[in-house]
Amino acid sequence: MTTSQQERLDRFRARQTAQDRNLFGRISGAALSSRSQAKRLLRSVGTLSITEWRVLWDLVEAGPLTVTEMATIQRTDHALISRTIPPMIEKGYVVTTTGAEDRRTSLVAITPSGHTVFDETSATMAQRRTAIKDAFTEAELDTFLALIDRFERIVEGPMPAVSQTEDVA
Amino acid sequence: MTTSQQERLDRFRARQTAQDRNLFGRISGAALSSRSQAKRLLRSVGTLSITEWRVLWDLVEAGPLTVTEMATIQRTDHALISRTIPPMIEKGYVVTTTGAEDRRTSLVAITPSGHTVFDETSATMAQRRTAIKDAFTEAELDTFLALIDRFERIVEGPMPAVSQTEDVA
DNA sequence: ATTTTTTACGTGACAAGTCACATAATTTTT
DNA sequence: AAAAATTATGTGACTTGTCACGTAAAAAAT
Repeated sequence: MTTSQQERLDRFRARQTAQDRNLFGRISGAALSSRSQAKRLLRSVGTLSITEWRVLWDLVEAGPLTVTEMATIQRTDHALISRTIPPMIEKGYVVTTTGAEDRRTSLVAITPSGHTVFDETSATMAQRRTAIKDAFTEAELDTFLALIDRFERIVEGPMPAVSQTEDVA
Repeated sequence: MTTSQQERLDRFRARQTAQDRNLFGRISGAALSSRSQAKRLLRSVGTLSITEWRVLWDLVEAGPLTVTEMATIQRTDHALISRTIPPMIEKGYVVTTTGAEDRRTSLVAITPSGHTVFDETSATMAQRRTAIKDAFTEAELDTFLALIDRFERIVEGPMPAVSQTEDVA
C-alpha cells in the first residue's frame, strides 16, 4: 500500500470519526437501523409492514382514530397513513366510517381479523420495547427525551436561529 | 360533543402522551423532521438533493472515497450511494476511477463544478450545524451520543437480548 | 346569509432508503 | 495452483416517506 493510499484511508477514518459526533447523521442512522430491525422482526412473525403495524398498534391502544390523529401520534405524513388504509381494508384488518360530526374525517377501527394479525406480533414487539426499558433507567430516558426535544426544536422550523457567535465550517 | 366523542378524544390524547415516551417513535420523528428541514434548506440555496449533498460533503472533507466508504460514513445503504453517483457524473459534479489496487472499487472524486454547487450550500448548512452547537454543551453532546450509542446497540441486531424481567405489554 | 379561510384526506409524483441478487474481483483456504 | 469464500458495486423491485395539489367540509370573518 502506497503512502497516498494510506493517506486516503487516514482521511476516510478521520471523516468517519468526525461524523460520529454529527447529531444529524447519528440520529438518522439510529432511526434507519431501528426501522430495519422492526421490519425484519415483523417479517419474522407475520406479513404486516411497519406502517400497517403502527396503524394497528394505535387502534388497539386508543380505539378508533382518524387519519390525521394517527399521523400526529406517529409523527409522520398523513399521506402515508392515508395510503396504507385502503389495502388494510381489503385485507380485512380495519374498517372506516365517515365522522358523524365532521364528514371530512374518516374514523378507522380495527377488526377482529386485524386484532389477530396484530396479536401475532405482540410478543416480539413487546420484547423489543423491553430491551429498551432494560437498557435505560427512567432518569436516562428522561434525559434522552429532553435532548431529543431540544434537537427537534432546532429541526422543526424552516431555519434555526443562530447566535451571533456563529462560525462557518 | 357527545360523551363518547370526548372519550375518543381523551384516548387519542392519552395515546399521544404515551408515545411521547416511545424512543423508537421519537427518534424516528426527530430523524424525519431533520431530513425534511435539510431538504427545504437545500432547495432554498440550490438544486442538490440530500443524498447528492452528503456525497459532496464527504468528498470535500475527505477527498476521493469509494461507494462503500461513503455508505459507511453516512450510515446508509451502499445502493443509495451507488445510484446517486451516475446522475452526479452526468451533472459534472463528480468523476470516478476504478481503484488501482482493487479493481472492484470505484473512487469518487469531486470536480470544480461540484465544488461550486456545494459551496453554494455551505453557509446555510454550516448555520444549521451552528444551531446545534449553540443548543448543546460539549458535555450534553457527549451524553446524547452515549445514549444514541446504547440505543443503536439494541436496534442493530436481529433481536435484542432481554433480561428475565421482561414484561409483555 | 354569504364569503373567505382553514382543515381532513386522497392522490400524483417523486426522493430516500432497503433487501436481495448478480457479476467481477480479491482474499482465504485447501 | 485451484477452489471456495468474501467483498465492492450495480441493479431490480419494493417500502417508506414527503411535498404539493385538489375536493369536500367546516370554521371564521364579514
